[in-house]
Amino acid sequence: MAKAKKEELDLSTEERIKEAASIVFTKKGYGNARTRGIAEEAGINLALLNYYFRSKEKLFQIIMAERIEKLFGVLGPVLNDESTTLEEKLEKITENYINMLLEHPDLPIFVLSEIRSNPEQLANRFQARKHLTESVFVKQLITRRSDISPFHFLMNLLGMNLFPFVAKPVLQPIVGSEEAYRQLMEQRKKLVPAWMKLMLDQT
Amino acid sequence: MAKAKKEELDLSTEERIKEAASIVFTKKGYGNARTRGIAEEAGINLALLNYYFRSKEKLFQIIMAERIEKLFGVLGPVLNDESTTLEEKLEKITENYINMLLEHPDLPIFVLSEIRSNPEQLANRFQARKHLTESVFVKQLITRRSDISPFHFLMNLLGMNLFPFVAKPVLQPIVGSEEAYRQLMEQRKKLVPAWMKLMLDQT
DNA sequence: AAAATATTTAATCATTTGATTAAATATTTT
DNA sequence: AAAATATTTAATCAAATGATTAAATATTTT
Repeated sequence: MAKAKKEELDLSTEERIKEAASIVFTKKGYGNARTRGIAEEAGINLALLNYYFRSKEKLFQIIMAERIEKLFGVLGPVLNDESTTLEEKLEKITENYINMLLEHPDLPIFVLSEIRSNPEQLANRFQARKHLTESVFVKQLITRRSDISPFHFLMNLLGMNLFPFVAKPVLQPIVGSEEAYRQLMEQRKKLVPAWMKLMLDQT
Repeated sequence: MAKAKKEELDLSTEERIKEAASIVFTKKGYGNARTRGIAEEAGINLALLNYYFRSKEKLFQIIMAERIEKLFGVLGPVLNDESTTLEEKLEKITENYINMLLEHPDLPIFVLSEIRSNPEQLANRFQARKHLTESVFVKQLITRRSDISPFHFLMNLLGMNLFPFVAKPVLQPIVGSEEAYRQLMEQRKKLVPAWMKLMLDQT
């Protein structure tokens, strides 16, 4: 066996294909992505892509799982941190999301639009409801405001953090330059938690 | 000439193709949509689709223009209504959006994801910034709160209204049934304007 | 070094898919 | 009714595209 070599290449060729696939899938979506385009982006042969990943579909599944984790993996640890207050969680989530999305602006639209056209894969999210409702975050929230639905609260938090990136192709030309848009996002790191706190303290 | 006939069929065959195209494009996106699928959905022959619309691309452009108008056309008249207060505008926009999106839940994700993979078409939005900054809405806003950026305010309003639909494929399984989700959206007709007013009255 | 295994490529296949063509049918106009 | 025009279809084309194959090259193991 060519173990050492293989391991090394797992971090070069195979990883390069995944990197390329991530770029092309994210930019074009599954349907508009071309395996030849991915191969070219990775600087390798088309056959090699199939050699490593068997098919476009399989490669996509792998990339998709990673992207979903990247988009929602942020939440779990923060939501269940016993050592932070509700306010600190709002600040942390916002900070994490905006930093991450400034790096990967089209991640949300990619994940959400692919899930829309292939909703089956979501079956495994059965326990998401349970995990959420039993989270420290939700407990803290209903202790503070038993009258506010955690779903609404979470929709608002995610909406204010993710939506500006989801709608960036539309909003950025309105706002102006790329840089102006980035500055708005930077401002939102402080603003979003402040707005969320208003809802929390609403009388 | 077969004028009367033609007019009549403009409202049946041609319109049926557009209806089918709208359904298929919206559900699958341009890349995953098949002209044969659209033809089948419309109950007509593939050649007929090309006879009426020349190509998939042309048909798509027509549908896309209609969908964009549907998604953002709501805003203009309300934002420029001299006879309503800022609060009333928030209520009206929210009411309009939620009603429309309950009918067409995957409209936002479709439009936004297609624009992302084809941002050129957005060049015509040059004046959107001007129209927005000169709107009655923005004037009212800066009169009331010169310290709040209209962009942030609009992002929040749109985010709270559109995001729950953009993220529906992810959030609805968490919330529970389709009906439960619809009820949450109904509640938001009152809640979103209330939250927006909090920002407006923030001290 | 030789054998075994892993990696990479060029060439090719089969299917899908958007589009066209030529002919048939329907409708309108004269 | 006849001619003109519009609508519809079946059959087919050409290009794009995902996938495979067989052979060549590189690497690791013995």
